[in-house]
Amino acid sequence: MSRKVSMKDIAKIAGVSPSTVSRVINKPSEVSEGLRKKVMKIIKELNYTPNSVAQGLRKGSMKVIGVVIPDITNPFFPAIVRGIEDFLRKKGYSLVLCNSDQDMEEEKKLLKFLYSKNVDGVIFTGSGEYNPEIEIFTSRNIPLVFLDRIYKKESSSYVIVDNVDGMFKLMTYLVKCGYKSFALLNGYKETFSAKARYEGFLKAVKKYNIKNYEVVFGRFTYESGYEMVEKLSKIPEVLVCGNDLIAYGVINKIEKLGLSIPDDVGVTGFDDIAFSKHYKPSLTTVRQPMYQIGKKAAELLFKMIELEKYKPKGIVLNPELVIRESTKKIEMEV
Amino acid sequence: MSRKVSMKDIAKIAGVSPSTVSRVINKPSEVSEGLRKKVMKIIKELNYTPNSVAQGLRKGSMKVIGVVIPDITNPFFPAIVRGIEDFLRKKGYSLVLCNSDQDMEEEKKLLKFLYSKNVDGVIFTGSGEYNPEIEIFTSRNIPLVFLDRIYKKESSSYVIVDNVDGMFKLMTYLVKCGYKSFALLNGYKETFSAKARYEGFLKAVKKYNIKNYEVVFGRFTYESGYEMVEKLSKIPEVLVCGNDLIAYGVINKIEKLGLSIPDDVGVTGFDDIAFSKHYKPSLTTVRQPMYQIGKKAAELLFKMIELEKYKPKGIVLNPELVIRESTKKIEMEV
DNA sequence: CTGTTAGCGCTTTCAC
DNA sequence: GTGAAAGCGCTAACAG
Repeated sequence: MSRKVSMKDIAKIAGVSPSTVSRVINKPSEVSEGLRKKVMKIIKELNYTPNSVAQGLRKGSMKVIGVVIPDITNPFFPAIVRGIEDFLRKKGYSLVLCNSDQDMEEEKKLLKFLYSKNVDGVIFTGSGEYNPEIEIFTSRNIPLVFLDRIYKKESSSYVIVDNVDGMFKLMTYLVKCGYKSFALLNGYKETFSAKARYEGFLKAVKKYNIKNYEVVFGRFTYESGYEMVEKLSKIPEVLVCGNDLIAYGVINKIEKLGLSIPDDVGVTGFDDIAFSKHYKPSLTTVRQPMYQIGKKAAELLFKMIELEKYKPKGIVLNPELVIRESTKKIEMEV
Repeated sequence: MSRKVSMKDIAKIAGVSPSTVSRVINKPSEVSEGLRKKVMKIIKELNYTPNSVAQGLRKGSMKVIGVVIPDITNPFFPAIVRGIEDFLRKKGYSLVLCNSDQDMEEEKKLLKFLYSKNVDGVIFTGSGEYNPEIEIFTSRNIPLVFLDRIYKKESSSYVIVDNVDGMFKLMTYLVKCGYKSFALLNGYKETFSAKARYEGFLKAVKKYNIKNYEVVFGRFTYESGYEMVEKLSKIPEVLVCGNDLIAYGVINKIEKLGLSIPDDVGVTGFDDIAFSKHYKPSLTTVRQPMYQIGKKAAELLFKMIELEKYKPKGIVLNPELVIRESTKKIEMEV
């Protein structure tokens, strides 16, 4: 219908100055009860809400944060985003979601876009490589927290999960199960996650003196899992997958080969996305606390924004081993 | 480090007035080439970007749209959100994501929140019931498009999928397969989707004169699917599920009962979420074009925002029958 | 306690 | 083609 009602309108009707209206809203204790009630009444009647853009301009903050992730369609991210939103909305912030598809150019555009939108901070999950555009934020002291990725180059804030340890725990378990030959079917090798999981794998290989193993890199998808099996020189006793999606593809391929899981071969995943407990067989995997990742990142960012001179901080979350049907039961320890 | 550089700064350095800088950015053709180049050079050097909050205040638009969905964690929504974002970002809009958990009170809060944030429009997927708070937008001519839901009460814009027809198509197929006894295992009955799918089911029951059927309502979850099977007076030849999640639960329960799919009983889903083609058995279902839903909604909203006096419009998308392994092959037609 | 004033950074008349 | 000035709606000194 008409123009939105402004503070001036309220002031005029109430017969007070705009600043009084502003005070009623922001510092009610500094206004006499009489005026306060009168003004509040009119505010309610007209269903007035302050124009947050004007507030934003004045205060230098729109209470908006940017979230850059590779792809919300990747089952790893929805819960993270939910964790971020749940925390930040309570604090009055809104969250602008951006999908980068792990593309460096797109990431740069997005970062510029968010910068021009004057966000108060950003939560960033980038591709493997360092994105120099990040400095438009850091150089101007706009808080940024890295999610699920670190760049040594920055002495910055981040929230990650200890992938190396997660993979190592899993391998330790598999060794105890009695598996003797292994294959790691991993995601894209330039990727932070793939590297860490590979490292955890190698650590176990060394520690447990595993002689019989093979490693192949592909992508973090179902299809890639399916294909990677074909690249193996031989099917080992257990197929350790870079993530759950890969594991699903591997399971399908393995069964198509006439092998049965876990009787003939074991398969494991990484992430524990929602479906893994319902898959058939249900998947032995390493759970990443996605919701927590998001929540912690939001919390961290919030502190950086609101607390003057809050020091950057790194948070490392612990993954958890989840044992289900896709691997054989642990052998009796001797 | 320091304060963000402003238009004034550029103007001073270039030795021109702020309005000229503004023109260089917004209406370059109205500025002489000499000045334009000079100003552009400085803009580049200082990596200047206009403060969009100030622009927003001045122009009365922040180029932001709000998206309210029940839960990004529900596999139905990520692709929709992606469709929205891909379209709208290209147009310079950013998208504020809000999860309502289908809770009426939360929805109201969110709507108020978005209103106070001065969004240019909103895409709204609500619970089943009409939310009166919606009128804060409609009454002020702020564009709103309903997604996956309509309320007769509004002569508004919406994008929906013809669920009734989708279910009817599926039933038609199942009848052709030779199935004689049916059960509909549906989601929460107050829900727009559950109602429509129920309607399509009944339509088929009538049309094909199905005598032997049963209907039970639960929730749209795996667990609910699992439980609903137990509520059946007897296991029919085919279990028609309200969505894919329910179907997964049903499949698990059915197999636990020692029945085999599709040999002993058929199971179908609705939605065709990403996993359904990889599930075992892969799921016969009705595909909703999620990405398209989002894209169309974004397109519609965009037109409503930018085209003066664009008329509200309803878009109905067609679902597609997807035949896979969870139902038996069609019988030879006589 | 309340009002007046200035100004956040930008765009847009309106003069020249 | 360019500059001066006003103002979007709000908040924060500063007076009184």
